[in-house]
Amino acid sequence: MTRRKIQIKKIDNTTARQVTFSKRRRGLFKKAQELSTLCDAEIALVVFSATGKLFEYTSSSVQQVIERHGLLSSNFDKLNQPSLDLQLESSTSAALSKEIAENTHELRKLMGEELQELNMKELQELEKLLGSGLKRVRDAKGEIVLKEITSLKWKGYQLMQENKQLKQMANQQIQTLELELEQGQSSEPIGDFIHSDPSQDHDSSGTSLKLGLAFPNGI
Amino acid sequence: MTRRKIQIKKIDNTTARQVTFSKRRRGLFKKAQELSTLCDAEIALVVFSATGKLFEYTSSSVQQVIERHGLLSSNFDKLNQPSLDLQLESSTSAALSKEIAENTHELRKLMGEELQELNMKELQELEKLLGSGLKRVRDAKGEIVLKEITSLKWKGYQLMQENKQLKQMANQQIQTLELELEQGQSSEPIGDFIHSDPSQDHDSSGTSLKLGLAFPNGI
DNA sequence: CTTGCTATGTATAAGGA
DNA sequence: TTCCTTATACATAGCAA
Repeated sequence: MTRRKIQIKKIDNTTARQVTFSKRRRGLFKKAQELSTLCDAEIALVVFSATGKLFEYTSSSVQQVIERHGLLSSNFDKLNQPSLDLQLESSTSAALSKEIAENTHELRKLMGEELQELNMKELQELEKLLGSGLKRVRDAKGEIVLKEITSLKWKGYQLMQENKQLKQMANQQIQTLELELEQGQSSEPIGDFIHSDPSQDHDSSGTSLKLGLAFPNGI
Repeated sequence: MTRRKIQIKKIDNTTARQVTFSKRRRGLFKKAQELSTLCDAEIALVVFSATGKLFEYTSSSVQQVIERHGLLSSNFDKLNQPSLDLQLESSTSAALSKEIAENTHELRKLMGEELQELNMKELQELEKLLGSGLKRVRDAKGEIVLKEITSLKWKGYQLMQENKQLKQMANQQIQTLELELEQGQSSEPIGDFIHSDPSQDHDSSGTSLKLGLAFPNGI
């Protein structure tokens, strides 16, 4: 602003908020572009207005940046690749079991390392900066803490993704094997099968419930 | 700039370019944060330095913005869509699928809420405390930042646990079904069957996909 | 909803420590 | 190097059409 200083909190007045959004968004995009040009940086900027409208700027291509982002952020690919292979050529439960075991091991190892790595390092860095003064602290806050938190959020996102993948994979495996089962046994109508055999259902849902609750121990 | 106006083109001097990158990046991130707060916008900003270093800021959660933007999810969908097709309609896995779907949905909801809640609130609290002095800042650092980070770590751990459970469940299910298969009959070729009926999937997979990734377009 | 217009608040290029 | 200071360029809040 100019006529007076504003505090950074949500603007109440709807019209004013929209105007500000428009102006600042433009400014932000311009800055992004300048940074990209001046310093040869690759930038991806995505903005959603409160009403859900999308604006984006990318120095090169979104895809490119996102790809690099995905790669650097972790082995998202590693986690998914094996699963894909499995899905494509499975029916072989042995392979699936083995793959899942390996997958789990890798995931746990990765998480362990990353959580440890985060540890106090960044906090110490922050403390060091604190000595220089309040202004710098504010900057450090924006950078260090946000970076760290973002990193964790990102990891959470990845875990969620793998989670979904696993769930879908489970569905598919079951489905596939069931189809095998059905075909092998007899060509009965699926619908009848469903209603004729509730016991299996029972079994499945029991397992499913278990996941929600079982936390044998803390970290 | 200030001492003189600069033209927007790549800065030749390496040192100057790095300094400018640092400064402007900070400025850009700050602006992004302000825009997000002032106008209630969702923002994702990813910057790579010329040397490949990654910096990122997101107003809420990476996951939300990325999903809405439909970037990362696209690959995922492609991978899973075909395989998911043939199911959910049939037999015993219906209940399991439903259970998994609910489970996933709850998880996502929970994560979303918590990540949002974390957002800038704690950081603002930290900034407020900073005004009181360095000592208090140090205390605040130990409390607030740690609390936040611990919270995220905990969520990551929970996701890991659920992941693990899912994997175990997958194994169990497969083993169970395999057992049944063996008992019931010898294995028949299933490939043809699987690929022979894509139409039904469409309908059924809708349920399954929906819970995970399907964001075909921006709003 | 958009502009356009200042008066001011901010960001930052240079330079200094 | 990295941090701080300063002089200026730039961005933009509040209004007015």
